[in-house]
Amino acid sequence: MQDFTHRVITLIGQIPAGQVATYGQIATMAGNHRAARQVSRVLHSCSQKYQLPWHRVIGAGGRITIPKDLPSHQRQLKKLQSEGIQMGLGDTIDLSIYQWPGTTPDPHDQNV
DNA sequence: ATAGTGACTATAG
DNA sequence: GCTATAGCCACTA
Repeated sequence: MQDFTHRVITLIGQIPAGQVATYGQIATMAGNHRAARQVSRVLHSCSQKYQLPWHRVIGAGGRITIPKDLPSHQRQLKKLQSEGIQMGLGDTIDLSIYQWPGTTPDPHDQNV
């Protein structure tokens, strides 16, 4: 079992609804901040098999890096909006609000 | 083992 | 803001 791939799958599977993560971010969590490309590959390879919420995975800066040619791109926007995520012009997501892990709900040591 | 590839990222013009 | 180029890594043939 490929560690990196497995990690990516696990990480993506842990992304809560209403939040998003960037390829680079996931790659970093997986251990290689330069393997962002592989993250995309994992999505292709495992999104179907593992039912991963690939639509919660976006490019850097909250920009959707998916070719608009793909129907998936359109579907992603719809999914994200359906989860309560709003975007600016076109398809830019406000990472300062939706990036995961954003404001992790800590009922124990919450400060702000 | 080698070569090719990609739903990326950062930098430069 | 967009296009072009380079870097970088894991998977596939």
